[in-house]
Amino acid sequence: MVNETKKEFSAKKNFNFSEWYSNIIEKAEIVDLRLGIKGFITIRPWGTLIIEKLFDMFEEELQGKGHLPVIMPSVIPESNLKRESSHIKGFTPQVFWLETEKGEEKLALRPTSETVFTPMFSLWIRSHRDLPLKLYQRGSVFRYDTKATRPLIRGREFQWIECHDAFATKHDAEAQVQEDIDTTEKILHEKLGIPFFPMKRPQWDKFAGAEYTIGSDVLMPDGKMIQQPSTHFMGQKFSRAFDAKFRTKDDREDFIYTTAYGPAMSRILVSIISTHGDDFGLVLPFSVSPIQVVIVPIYTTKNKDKIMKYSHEIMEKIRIHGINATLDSRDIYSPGWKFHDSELKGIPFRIEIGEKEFKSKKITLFIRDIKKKQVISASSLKNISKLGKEYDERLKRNADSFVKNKIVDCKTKADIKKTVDSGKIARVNFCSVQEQGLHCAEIIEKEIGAEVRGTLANKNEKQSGNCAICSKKAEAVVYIAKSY
RNA sequence: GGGGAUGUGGGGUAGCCUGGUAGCCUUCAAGGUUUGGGACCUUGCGACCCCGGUUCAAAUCCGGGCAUCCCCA
Repeated sequence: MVNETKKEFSAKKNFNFSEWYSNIIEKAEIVDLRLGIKGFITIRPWGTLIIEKLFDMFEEELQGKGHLPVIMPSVIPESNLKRESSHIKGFTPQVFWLETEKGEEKLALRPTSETVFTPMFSLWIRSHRDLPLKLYQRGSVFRYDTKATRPLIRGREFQWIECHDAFATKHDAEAQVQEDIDTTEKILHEKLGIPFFPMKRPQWDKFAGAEYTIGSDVLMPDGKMIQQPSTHFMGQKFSRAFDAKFRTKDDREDFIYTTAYGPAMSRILVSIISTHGDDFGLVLPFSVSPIQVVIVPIYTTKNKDKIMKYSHEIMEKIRIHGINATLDSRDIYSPGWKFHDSELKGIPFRIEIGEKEFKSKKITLFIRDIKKKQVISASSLKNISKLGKEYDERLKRNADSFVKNKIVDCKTKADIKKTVDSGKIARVNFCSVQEQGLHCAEIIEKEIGAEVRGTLANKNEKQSGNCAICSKKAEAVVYIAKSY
């Protein structure tokens, strides 16, 4: 008999990524789309638990680097939003406005919070001794996106952390931008095994109100880039708009320098799913999986009590090492059902305990990413942390090898098209990443369907020759790819 | 921004062209037997996206809306 549940999740990741992705986020109980509000989704417990872990990771890292949490209003008065001209110009089309009573000022649901943080900075900061001031908040922001929305990838509401930092000098602020990139490296790449390219965006693609923006681009399995945490150097643009001044060491008055950093948890979840997942379901890194080890008891009506008791003991033995182990005691499901379920949900390790294991005092350990079972002695359970580290290393290595050799030097429009169509990234000599380069960028968008993502932020690459599009003298080496 | 497709019990679908009894698989509920890779039997509950139009009669035809998916820019 055809099992429909099985059939539903039959899309192949490397064959039809879109279908695979749409399928897996629902089947693995990450999201539920049925509420039917464009751009807004329900994130189910399994997805929410992962997102919570991501928040924890970031908050721990940020606090370790001197950030403190705050809770700011979810609404922004119209006059605040309009203070910085390029900011409001960029965000106006995507603001959700709230109805207010006559006579009260119009309010926007925050699309981002520079325009409430900066006025508070002006109140909190009087002297260079108050600096740096590094704050963050976790929460949702709202953007009335008119383009097609996609669950977790592009929504009208998304969950993120926004850091807003204030400094006494340009130098300090720019050091913060580098620190933000390091934070992304530490969490996204080192902990979650997701390689990224830090790209300094062209001027026409920077954050509205920033002097420059560095976005972390992650390559998806279908060859499209998705932007992960971005960090913005605002210079004194917002502080001038909000009159946020301080007294310098040498007794001058100056405007503070600000930066913003915004990792979106819901979007990072996309990269976890798409980077590590396979045709059997999710593959969650050990570091982020809400359940790290699931124990599946295998019993008959006769030995149930004995097996359950033994399974409990094993669970406790694992838990004392600080590992999140759970016993799947749901009686309504057969062991086979539980096996499939744990694989679909991406739980790194599964321990199977039945009569065999009870007698031999050994346990059967299933490892999700390589889909292999091994029999180990019950006493070696203390090594699970180590196995978890190795597991995460393996995920990272595989992800790294996926992006290896994906960058191709291109000299002509045809070269670029061929490269991006094959799911790779084109490295190109380009006329300019200032506004005057926009024309060539538009040609790339219209004729190739790809985007100039920017210049590599962590490497000073020397351009040579002429722009691949307009043949004027090249002023930058840019990376071009398809994108979400 | 442009184009295409779709919307039927909780999930997956048939029926739509050619208007007239909503079929199947699964889930769910109850009871029983089971439990080493999605267990089985019996009984039962549950649906035509919304608004309007045409018609004796609309899941089916027409118009509008909402939502979802895909492709292209």
